[in-house]
Amino acid sequence: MESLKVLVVDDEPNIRDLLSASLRFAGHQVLTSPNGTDAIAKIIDTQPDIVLLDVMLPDISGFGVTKKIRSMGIETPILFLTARDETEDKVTGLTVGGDDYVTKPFSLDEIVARISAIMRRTGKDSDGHSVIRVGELEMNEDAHEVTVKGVVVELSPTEYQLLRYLASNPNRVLTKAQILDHVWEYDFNGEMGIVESYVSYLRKKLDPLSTEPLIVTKRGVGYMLKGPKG
Amino acid sequence: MESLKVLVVDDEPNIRDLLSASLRFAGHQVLTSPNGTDAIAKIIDTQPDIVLLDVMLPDISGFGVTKKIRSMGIETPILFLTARDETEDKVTGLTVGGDDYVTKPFSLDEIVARISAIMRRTGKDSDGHSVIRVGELEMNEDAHEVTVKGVVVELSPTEYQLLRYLASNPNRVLTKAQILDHVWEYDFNGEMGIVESYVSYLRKKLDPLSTEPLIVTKRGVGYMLKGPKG
DNA sequence: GATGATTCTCAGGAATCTTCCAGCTAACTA
DNA sequence: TAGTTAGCTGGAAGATTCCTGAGAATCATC
Repeated sequence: MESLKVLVVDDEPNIRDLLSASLRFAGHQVLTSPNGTDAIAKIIDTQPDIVLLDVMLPDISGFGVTKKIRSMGIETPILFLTARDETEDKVTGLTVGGDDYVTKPFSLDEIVARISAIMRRTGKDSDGHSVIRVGELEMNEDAHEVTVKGVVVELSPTEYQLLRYLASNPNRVLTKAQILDHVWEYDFNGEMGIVESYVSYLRKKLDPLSTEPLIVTKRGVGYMLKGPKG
Repeated sequence: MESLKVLVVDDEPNIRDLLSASLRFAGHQVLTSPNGTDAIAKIIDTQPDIVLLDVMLPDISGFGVTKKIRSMGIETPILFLTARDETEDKVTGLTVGGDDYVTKPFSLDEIVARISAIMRRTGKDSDGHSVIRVGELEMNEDAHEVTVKGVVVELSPTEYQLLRYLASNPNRVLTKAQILDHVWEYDFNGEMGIVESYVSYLRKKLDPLSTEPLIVTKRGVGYMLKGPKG
């Protein structure tokens, strides 16, 4: 995906920093805003490609911001950030058009994936490929379907996210800390042993189908998904 | 369906936004108007392919708008938006030619389907495919008839709409939130459990006739209608 | 008004997923 | 080689998600 101009709207500085750092690293240009009023001004002023918009803001709610800018004819797609408990009743109307939402606490990989999905659907992404391919491995993002040599592999949600993160960075060692930070929710306070567990799960499901081990361990460093020629 | 020029006429900004976002996302060009006078001007001026026209408007009623433009020889098809309690006799009398009407609150999928139907009837749609086919499943939009392997299946209205939404997006996971937003009326504020119930109903009716399960559950993500070859 | 279809909610139970732990194996080092 | 450390994996508790039957409420039809 090419570089996007992203506006992050959230009143918690921690969340803003977290998202900013992550999105900048993903190659995007990031603007931030702490409240609804400022967000509306920035949207009009800078015309971002996508807005990450917290629903609970100190002044105007995320819905209010949406109404305001939509009434001005601005069609920028929005990715709503909502708490899990306000999801149930207020979710109606959120996924209209190209919009989408994620619940807090989210994982960074989830955010990046959703942005890609929205850009793909709204057709603003030039290289809109919804399939990640690394050697014999194939991940269809639309169908959430994983195949090795054409054989379908059933994965749990966390297994899927872990594999997606690895497959997005083939032939590159990722530390357990990095993996934890990207794949698990930002308020997860467990140990890194869980990464080992999930790598084990993935291997058990993937390796029987592939000609050579896909995930290699770099002892003392981390894990790496092996791609072709590399 | 190819891109259409749609004029949305409603005094409630929320409804206009909802329809705008949804129709734009469906690939149409959308114009909006908050009242009858402005609507007449825009119809004459821009010559839309279809008009979504609220019956209750602050100045001139939807009927008034219709009479006015028809008297000027403009034959643009109209999809009326009416409240449920407004007498249906009044409406049916006016849905001459290619016109039609839906009652508020409507579901977005309903609107898109009606537009397709009108365009098909008025012959302005070139690739007017009124049959959705996904593997063994066939949905005839004109006859509202569903068959699996040629065997007719009786579905309730909601079951039909859910299946149509799924069948319109084969091999693509749809979240319960997306399904709620598209299939259920926009003011529905129930839980997502109802989607589970209706998926269950559909499976009970469809699966006995098909060779393999049509609707697959992607745990933690949503549902997907499985089509031929990934 | 009665009957039946349809919509929606709810709750129990089944299936799956997440997480942690502990014992084990493999790899490195002194 | 023996000791130490990092990584692997089976098991199990607990949580989550999904399925489905039952029933209340509503709507349509006769």
